[in-house]
Amino acid sequence: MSQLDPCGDFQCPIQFVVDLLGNKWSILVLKELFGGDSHGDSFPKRRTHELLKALPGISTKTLTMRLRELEEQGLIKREIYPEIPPRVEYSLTPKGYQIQPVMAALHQVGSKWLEQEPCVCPLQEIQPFEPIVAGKGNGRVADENTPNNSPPSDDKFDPITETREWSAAATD
Amino acid sequence: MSQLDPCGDFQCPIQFVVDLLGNKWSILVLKELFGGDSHGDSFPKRRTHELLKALPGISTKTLTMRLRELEEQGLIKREIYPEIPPRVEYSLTPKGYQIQPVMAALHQVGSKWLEQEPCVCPLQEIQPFEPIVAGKGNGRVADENTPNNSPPSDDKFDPITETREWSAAATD
DNA sequence: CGGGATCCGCGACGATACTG
DNA sequence: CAGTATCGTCGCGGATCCCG
Repeated sequence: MSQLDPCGDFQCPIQFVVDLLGNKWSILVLKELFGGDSHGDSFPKRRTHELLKALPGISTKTLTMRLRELEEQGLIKREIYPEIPPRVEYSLTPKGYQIQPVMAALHQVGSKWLEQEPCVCPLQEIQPFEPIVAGKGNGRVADENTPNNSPPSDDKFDPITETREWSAAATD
Repeated sequence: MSQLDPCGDFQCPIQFVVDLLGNKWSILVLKELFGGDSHGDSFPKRRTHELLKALPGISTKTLTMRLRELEEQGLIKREIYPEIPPRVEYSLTPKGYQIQPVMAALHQVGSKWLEQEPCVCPLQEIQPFEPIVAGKGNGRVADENTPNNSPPSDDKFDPITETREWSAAATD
C-alpha cells in the first residue's frame, strides 16, 4: 500500500509517472532541460528551435504538445520574451528537477546496456569490446539460459553519480 | 564523451533506454515482473493473463508485442510449459533486473508527485502546490554553483537504496 | 524570423473475434 | 489460456500557414 487517494484513484507511483512522462518524448525533452549539451553549466533555458535540433525526429507539433503538458504539470517553466524575433525559453521547475534520480538511473542503466550492446554493425562483426569502462567486460546479454535468473545481486547499483553527465548526446 | 560505438552510433544512454522502453507499456510490464503485487516474495514469474489484468488497458496484441521485445532485448525470460491448457510464464533476467534503479527512482518521484497532487476530486479539499523548498538544500546535482538560472532547489534526494518496494500496484 | 497551430498520412495501440 | 488477425482510433511526424 502506498497512498490512498481520497478520490479513490489509487495508483502505483510508477504508473503515475509513466502516465505523465511515458510518451515518446517527455523524458527526452526533460533531459535536454537538464542540460542537453551545455552540461558544463547549470540547468539551461532552452529555446524552441534548440530543442528541435537537440531532439532529432521530433516535430514542432509534438514538441509543443509535450512542452505544454510538462508546463501544465508544473515540471517546466515557459518564459516568453516579447521581443521582435520571438523568443521563448523553457527551463526546469523545482518539481521538474525532482526527476533527476530517474534521469540518473536511466543514464546508469543506459550506459551499462550500451556496453553490453553486441553492436550490429555489418562492417565489423565485433567482439566483446570493453573500451571505455574497465571493470565489467560482459560483452553479451542474457541469452536463453542466463546464469542467474534469480533476483538481486546481478550488479551493484551505484548511488547515482548524479550531477548531470547524461548529456553525452550533444546535439550540436 | 561516454561511449564510442564502433558503428559510429553515438548515443545518449538515456536516449538509448527511452528508445528501448519508452513506449507505452514496457516499463509497466517490467514493473509487474519486478513484483507487481507479490512483492513479499522474490521476483515472480507471471502468466499472460495475470499481466493482462495487472495492466488495465493493455490489449493482448500489445502485451505480446512488448513481451516479445523485452525478451528479444534479453530483459525477460519466456518459459513455455507444453501443457494442455497452455501456460507461459515470464520473468526478469539479470539484465532486466538492472533497471531496478530506474524503477526505484520512478517510484520515489511518483510517490512525491502523488502527494503533491492537488487531487482533482471535487469533494475533497484541494491542496495547492506546496513549496517543498524549505531549507533542506543539501546540495545535490548542480551544487557546483548556481548560476543565473536558479537551479531548482529540490527537496531531498534519497539515494535509491531501496530494493523493491514499489510494487504497490496491486493487481486488483 | 522564430514560435506554433492546422491539415494530412502513417504507424501504434485497443477491442474484438478467431486459432491451437 | 496463449497468441494471432482484423479493424477503428489516436498519437505523432511532416509540411504548410499564421502570428507577433
